[in-house]
Amino acid sequence: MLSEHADIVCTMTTTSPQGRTELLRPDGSPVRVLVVDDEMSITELLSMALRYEGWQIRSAGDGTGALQTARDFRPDAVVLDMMLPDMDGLAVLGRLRRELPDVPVLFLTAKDAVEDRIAGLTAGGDDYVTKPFSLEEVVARLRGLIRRSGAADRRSDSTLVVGDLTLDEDSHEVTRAGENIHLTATEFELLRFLMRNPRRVLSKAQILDRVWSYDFGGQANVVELYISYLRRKIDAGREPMIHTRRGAGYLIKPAAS
Amino acid sequence: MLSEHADIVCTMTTTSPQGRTELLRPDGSPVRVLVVDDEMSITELLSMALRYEGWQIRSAGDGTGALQTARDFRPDAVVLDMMLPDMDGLAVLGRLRRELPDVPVLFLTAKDAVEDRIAGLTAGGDDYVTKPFSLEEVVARLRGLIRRSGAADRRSDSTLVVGDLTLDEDSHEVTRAGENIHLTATEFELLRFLMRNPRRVLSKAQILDRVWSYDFGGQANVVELYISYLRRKIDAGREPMIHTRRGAGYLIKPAAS
DNA sequence: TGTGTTTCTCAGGGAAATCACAGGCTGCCG
DNA sequence: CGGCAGCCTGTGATTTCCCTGAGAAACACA
Repeated sequence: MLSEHADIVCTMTTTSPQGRTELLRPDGSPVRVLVVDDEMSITELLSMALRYEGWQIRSAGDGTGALQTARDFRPDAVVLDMMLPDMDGLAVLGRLRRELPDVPVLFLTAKDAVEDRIAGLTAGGDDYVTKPFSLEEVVARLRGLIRRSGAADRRSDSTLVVGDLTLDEDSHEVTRAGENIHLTATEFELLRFLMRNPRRVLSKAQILDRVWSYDFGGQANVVELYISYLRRKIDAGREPMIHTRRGAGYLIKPAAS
Repeated sequence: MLSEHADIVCTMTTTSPQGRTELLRPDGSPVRVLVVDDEMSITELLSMALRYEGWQIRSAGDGTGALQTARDFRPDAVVLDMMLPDMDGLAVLGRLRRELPDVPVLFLTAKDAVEDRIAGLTAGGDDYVTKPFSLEEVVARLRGLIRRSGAADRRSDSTLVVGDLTLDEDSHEVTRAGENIHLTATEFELLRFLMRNPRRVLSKAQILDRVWSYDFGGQANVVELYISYLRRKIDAGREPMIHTRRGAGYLIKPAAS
């Protein structure tokens, strides 16, 4: 966890046009994120997704570029691939820390990378995800990092609420009508995506693009399958909250209406 | 979603000459849309329909043309066929993103190429429709994209209202006098078309051209059929809002008048 | 390495939506 | 008032889409 003296304090504010909540800095300006990866397709993908969160994005393809950009862009968070062409991720990190000591970093690592090296790094409050990742995962982790780095602000909490259904992004706890519900990782991410977009129809393609990792090449009906799992756990014997809009997609809304 | 600093901010304003509401940029100039498809018949069709929305349209038949046009036309949104003669749709997208990072893209894909990696396309808030599409679908999706990319403006919401009848384009929810009404996909599109043109007679041919996909080869009386479905759900036992103008077409208007 | 969990494929069943057809109804005209 | 064109709607065939059980494969953890 970073110091409370960080000059970046983020506040939660409601109402993007989509009705989603979004993170903003205290002065109302958008959060700034620097994305560093040598594969153009990855930086493109991340930039698009993070811009959609309402954040301001710059990207770099190597270590030196990253340091340069960081200097004048002054990001609130950095997404950093550990495998860069010119220098090791660790070296970049070290130099980055000298420039911006309090900025949280989200590492991207290959699945089979040495876990212990990362473990040491994340002790400082940073975090990491393994490639191939899902966008929901990256966004969620980043939100967490940014939120925690702006510790002072109490208004931003980590719980999503839709009707009598709650989901805590920190503890991964899900309850319906006070009752605890155990979800698997994928189920959790799917539900989070739905709950971050309540009352809004999400197509299977959208869900696949956000919740499944970017290299997923399987059948689109995994979405149907996981919706079915979720219903079993969340709607079982209750007023259903997850609805199908045939030919359009799915949406979640409070049982009441 | 894009930042509030995006230089494209769209505002909702009433009164086109047709009496419809339409999207405009903050300075009052029309929205600009670039259409990219190699089949001339498609670009013609789309250009005509989108111009009718009051938008300014340019079209291109291949990737290089698209990039060139994008550079000086500076569109607010792009309609992009995935199958282009000179380069892959994805390649065009990448280069487009470098030029215009915040412009939303609506992809056109073949229906049978469903599974072929639409991955990541909708991730950044972009959207897609499959060929053959209906014009209402394309227009609705485009409006959605443009609305969402114009972050700050609260006036533009996603709900159509005619009398005590409401239709929400995000949640696909339809109510009459507060009562929820379930519509099928086609019924929904038909009603949306009617409600976007209240108090105005729409011929069966117009309806067929807008609501059904452009390759529809069936009997023209599907329109009658679906009007009948709609009446059953919307006007049932109430003051009717959907009216027949014998020999001319149909129109919707508030029950009061 | 073995065991339990999670993720995903596949395929069958079933429900809903779409549409053609045809007979009945309505309003308009002569 | 009769006839006709245009419109309405019941019936049912077909198609499309969605759900879910069963089991294989991948993974996590001891």
